Amino acid sequence: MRRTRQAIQQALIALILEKGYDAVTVSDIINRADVGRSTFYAHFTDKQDVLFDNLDELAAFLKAGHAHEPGRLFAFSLPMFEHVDEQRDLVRALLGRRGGGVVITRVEQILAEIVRDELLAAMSSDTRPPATLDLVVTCVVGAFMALLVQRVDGDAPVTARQMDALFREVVTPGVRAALSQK
Amino acid sequence: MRRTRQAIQQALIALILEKGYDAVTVSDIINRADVGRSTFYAHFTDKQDVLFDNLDELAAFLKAGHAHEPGRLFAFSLPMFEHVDEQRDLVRALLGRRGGGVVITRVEQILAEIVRDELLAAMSSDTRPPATLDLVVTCVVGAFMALLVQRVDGDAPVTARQMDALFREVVTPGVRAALSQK
Amino acid sequence: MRRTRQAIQQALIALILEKGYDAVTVSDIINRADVGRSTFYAHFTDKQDVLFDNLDELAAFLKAGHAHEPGRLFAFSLPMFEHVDEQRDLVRALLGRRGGGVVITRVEQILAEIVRDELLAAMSSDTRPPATLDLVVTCVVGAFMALLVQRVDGDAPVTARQMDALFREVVTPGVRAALSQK
Amino acid sequence: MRRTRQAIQQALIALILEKGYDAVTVSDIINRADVGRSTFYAHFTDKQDVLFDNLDELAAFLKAGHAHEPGRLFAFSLPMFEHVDEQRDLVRALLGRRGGGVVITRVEQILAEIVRDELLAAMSSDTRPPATLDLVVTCVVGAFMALLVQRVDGDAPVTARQMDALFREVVTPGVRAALSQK
DNA sequence: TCCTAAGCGAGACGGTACGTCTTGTCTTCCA
DNA sequence: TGGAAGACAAGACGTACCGTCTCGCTTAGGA
Repeated sequence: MRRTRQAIQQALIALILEKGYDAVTVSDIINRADVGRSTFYAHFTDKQDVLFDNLDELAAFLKAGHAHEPGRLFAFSLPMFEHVDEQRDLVRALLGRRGGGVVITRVEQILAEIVRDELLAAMSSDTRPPATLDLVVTCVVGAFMALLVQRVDGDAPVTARQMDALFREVVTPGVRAALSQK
Repeated sequence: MRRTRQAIQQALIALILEKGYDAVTVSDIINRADVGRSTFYAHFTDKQDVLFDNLDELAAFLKAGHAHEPGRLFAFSLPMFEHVDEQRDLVRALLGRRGGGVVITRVEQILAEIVRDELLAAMSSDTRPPATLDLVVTCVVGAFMALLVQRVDGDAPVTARQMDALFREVVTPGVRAALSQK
Repeated sequence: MRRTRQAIQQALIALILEKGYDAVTVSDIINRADVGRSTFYAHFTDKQDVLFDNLDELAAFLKAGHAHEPGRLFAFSLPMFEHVDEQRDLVRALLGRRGGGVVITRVEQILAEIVRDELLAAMSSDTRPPATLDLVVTCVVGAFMALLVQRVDGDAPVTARQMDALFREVVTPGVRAALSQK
Repeated sequence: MRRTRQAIQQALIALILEKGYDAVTVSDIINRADVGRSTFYAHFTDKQDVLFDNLDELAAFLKAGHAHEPGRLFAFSLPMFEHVDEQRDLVRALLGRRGGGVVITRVEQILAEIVRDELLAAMSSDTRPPATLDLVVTCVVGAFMALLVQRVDGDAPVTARQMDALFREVVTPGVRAALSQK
């Protein structure tokens, strides 16, 4: 029964990597996983449901990873880049060009939360959060996700460390400026 | 004949705003536009094809808008924010949450080109483009698109000018640093 | 275990009366009888198998009922009509419009045997059975079953006695003629 | 469009003869008829619907055939027996053991109408129809259908003429008696 | 003025996927 | 260790769309 769920999830991952999320049909999954149609619908409501289930693992990783090192913003960045290198297939299936856009949105939400918390923590306590905080968060997450997707999809010309360094280099100064000025 | 194309395009826009891109069927469009099925396929290959046709107008606007004011990076930003305020419905249908993700990808490509050109132009001629230039571009476009989508979808808490200012404030310092340092 | 069989049978009867034979599923029966799926298949091979099991009771009644009163053909008729009045629900479930046609066929076989024996007994010993005997039997059984089904399904406008009388009145003369003439 | 309907109907007939009504699936039919699934459901609601459509031809034949020859009851009988000999395959598919029971019911209704009209016409005008007329009709139709089904399914030991003669011989005397007596 | 050709609506059609449902087997677990 | 519970593979069902196609109907424009 656990067996079945896993077989289905792995089948989906494999198929997404082969044909892209949209092109994968439930019948494809069923055949690949060697599972009856009703069994599929007994465990998942949808193709998308299978995807989201996979996502939970990723989500847990994200939440866990951000041990606040004070003074160092965006701690999640490096672990994240490294993670996608390890779990390349899974992550590419979920986030990549061939994956359904849906997952990206969810990951963005999760990241947005994390970033927001970091920024609030990083501000000196006497400064009150500016009205535009959420917009700054959006910027940061947007930039990060863009890098992440590119890394996952294309050939990765640089190491995870370098990518992290670049991300931080580009984003940090502006963010500090935007937050402190008010 | 021009009539027909327009009717179809407008029908799609309206329907996307009502039900979201994915939920719109070709039959919906046909009925709304009061057009025969074969007529539809005589003009467009696809639902997506109709979308992309609409997109060309947007693309033209983007390319046109970036009169390089030397010393001022990301000139496209303000016009773009203002544009989406004017053409709100159209842009929301194309880029927003309810729109198909496809358009976003295309717009990102267009923007990436523009940004890349700007950055190259902005660098002093004696510095050669760093290997990571494309990653910087990705960052910038990612941040910008994230803001844009948020503006289009949600309630816009700030004016287009403010949004432009914020974008430039957050992104510019880091970009300059990243480019000059090498 | 006897428990189980009975529960299943009663569940089937009840369900047939509610929804008609065809609409009843094995799952329905299982749920109603509060029995596991494998248990069901341990006792019966089929939905139809349950039906036939129930049928044996009826078959016994039929066989028993034909105390040959010499000179009086079709003795089974009156008891049968009376029986269906008493066991209306059960019989309707089995034979009626909502029941599966299968049972009718079996009952016809049983009746055919009985009728055949009666006719042979009724013929004077010096006449040998005509080749068409079986066709005559078919006629008689067909007419009787038609009446029975109508009684069971519809509103019964006449008493069991009257129905019996009519059946015998319509069928007997022709049968005697057909048998004696050869 | 007429083409399509016919192809479907013929496919069903052929398949019923091969595998029996119940075993035929809609997919079987559409494969055999070389027709799309949606096309099937555009024309018919059901497997059964196809059957009933075929039935209308038979119904027309039945209605047409009963040229009232006064004084000769049950004129439909001989033509009917002959018809099933000619159209053996079709009729067996519809009425026989392998056909769904549904058709039988409809044929019975049609025959019942015809028989009822004949009997009313045959009665001397001064006798009013007895209350039990419908029951007599039921008897006659039951007997006839029983013969018909047997002829269609099994090996036919006698000719159509003989079968007709037997039917009339068995049924007529009793019917006359039942009708005149009141 | 007529006639022909293009643009179109209507919608039939073959195909494919969906999510639901039922069946009969097979495994697992409890008494 | 034998039987109850229920997970499972198989596959049919009826629905929804898709993209292709064949019809006639307008409606111009050129002969």
